[in-house]
Amino acid sequence: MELRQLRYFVAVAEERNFGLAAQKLNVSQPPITRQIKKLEDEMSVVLFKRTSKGSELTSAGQAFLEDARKILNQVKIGVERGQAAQRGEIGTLEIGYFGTPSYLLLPKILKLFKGENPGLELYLHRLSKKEQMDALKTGQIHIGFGRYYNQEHDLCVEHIFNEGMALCLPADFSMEIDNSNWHSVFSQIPLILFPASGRPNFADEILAILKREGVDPEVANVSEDIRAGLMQVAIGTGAMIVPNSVTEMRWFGVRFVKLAALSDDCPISIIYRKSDTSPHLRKLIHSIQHFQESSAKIEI
Amino acid sequence: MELRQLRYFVAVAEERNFGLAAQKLNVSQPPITRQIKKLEDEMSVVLFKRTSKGSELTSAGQAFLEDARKILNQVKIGVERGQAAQRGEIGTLEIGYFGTPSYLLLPKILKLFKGENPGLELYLHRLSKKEQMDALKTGQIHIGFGRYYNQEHDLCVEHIFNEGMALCLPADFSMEIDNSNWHSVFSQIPLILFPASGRPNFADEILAILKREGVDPEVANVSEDIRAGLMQVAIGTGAMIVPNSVTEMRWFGVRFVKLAALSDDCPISIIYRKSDTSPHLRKLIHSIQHFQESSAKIEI
DNA sequence: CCATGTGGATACCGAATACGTATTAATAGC
DNA sequence: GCTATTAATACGTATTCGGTATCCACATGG
Repeated sequence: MELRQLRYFVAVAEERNFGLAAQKLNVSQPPITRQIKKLEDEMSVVLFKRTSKGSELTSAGQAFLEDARKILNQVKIGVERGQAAQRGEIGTLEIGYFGTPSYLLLPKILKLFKGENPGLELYLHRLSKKEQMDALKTGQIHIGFGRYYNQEHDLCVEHIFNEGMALCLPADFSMEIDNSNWHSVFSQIPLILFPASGRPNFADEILAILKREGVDPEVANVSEDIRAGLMQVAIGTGAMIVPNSVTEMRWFGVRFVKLAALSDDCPISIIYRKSDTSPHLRKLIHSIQHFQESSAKIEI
Repeated sequence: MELRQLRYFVAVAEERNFGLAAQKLNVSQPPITRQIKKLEDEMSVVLFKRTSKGSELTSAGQAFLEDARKILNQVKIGVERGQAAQRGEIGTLEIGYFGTPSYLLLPKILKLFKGENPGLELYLHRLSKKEQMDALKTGQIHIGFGRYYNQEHDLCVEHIFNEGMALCLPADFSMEIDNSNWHSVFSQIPLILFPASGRPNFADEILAILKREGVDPEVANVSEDIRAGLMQVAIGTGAMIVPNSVTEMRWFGVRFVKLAALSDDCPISIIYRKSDTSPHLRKLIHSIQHFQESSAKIEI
């Protein structure tokens, strides 16, 4: 069966006349006869009752007419949807995220992006760095948000933001902190690191920074994730250094002190396939870059 | 666009490889290339991203794939529906009805028929005889139920049932009636006829019967329809002779006396187009004939 | 660096299919 | 019976399709 036959069929059904249908379709009458016949043969269904003054649909023809119209309409819709998708107006974006960027930055970026592209559906997947990279390779996600990605073939890691850091202390830790004496807290309280896995990671970064600053803290605990770490802080196990976005939220039993000295040390990256030419992904990346510029001086 | 192109497109999308898709479709690889290219040109959409190790869908291709699958599936559904309709298993029947046959006979017949043909949808239209005939000619209905149709070109009137008749008297009309003395009521109470229009009609039939029986009643009223007539009876204006099926229902203020002498005088007919070869109609007519035989002795 | 392999595109040819013109067949109305 | 209308058929031509062979691009491995 071919669409040509359906087009002819619908035309004849509408005109109830082979010749008039042929005129409407700008062909001669015999092709109509032949294509309809072919369609009937292939379906093993008689679609028209031919009479001397026209042709009318059989009940089978009436039933099939609905489907034929549906099919032709679906073709039109499909073409339009394909074109809209090509222009990047509709479609889906699968987004992987992990860790603290999802606390503030990702919602901000995606809210902006969604507003600019209402036809796009965004799906979010909480995936570890490793899972993100696998999902990228199999095409399950288009982009990942996180930190400290390893380089890999065909995957492009783009550093999109430098976040500041904050000291996170037990609420009842009374010492006054300023940007000159923040190192000294670690002589009084041990350090809690996170996360425990997926190296290189934020924990390595913190240790590197402290080493650079000449601090050699006692490590009380390496927590699985930031929530576990914050709970350790809350119960007084130690202190943490966290990305600023964490301070935007309310956490029981902890207080934050933003560190001007570390206002630019916490990288946030995106990762995507170099070979992915999807306009949706490109739009999102472009939107992220725009966001970067417009909020370069905004405290995160 | 042709369905061939959609079939090729779906195959390539599934295999993510032109050559493998060709194998699956039992054709060589070049035709795939050409048809896909044609499809892309016609849609002005790039459907695949060709790489050195296969081809993958663009986002536009992904969007269109859904539609292409829908279309091909709809084709399959359409063929099946067409075949089922040809076998008379599915479809619609538009039925015109008028007057008293709809009180009992029509529901009985249609209940039976619907039970035998659950896939058929039955639509009922209350139409006068004239309206039924017009609707038959324009194809709006397939069959009409009623009485006293006029013959007309291409319309076939089939007499399917002879109903008995009953005398309908005011509830407080105390005279004892039996089948020997029923004529005599019209010397005590006038006759009410119905309907007023659409001749020849039931009123003409009643007058003919009474004339045959040698009765010359006073006609008190010619009511538009049976309900109006029954109300006249209830308020005591006169008496009626009605088809037996009317007696099956409860009517305020009237009583019925079935007349054995007129147990076969009230014809019920169907009307349909001679040239209508729809299997649904044929099935219904067949079902009616069957109903006729099986209930030949059943009191209606 | 070249050899090799894979996947898709192109060129060309023969076959299948579609269309157009002319004609025929069937039927209804006069 | 004649005519008009409508669908079907016959046949020649044009288009389209698919097959074979080949080419091109690119990645991989020595």
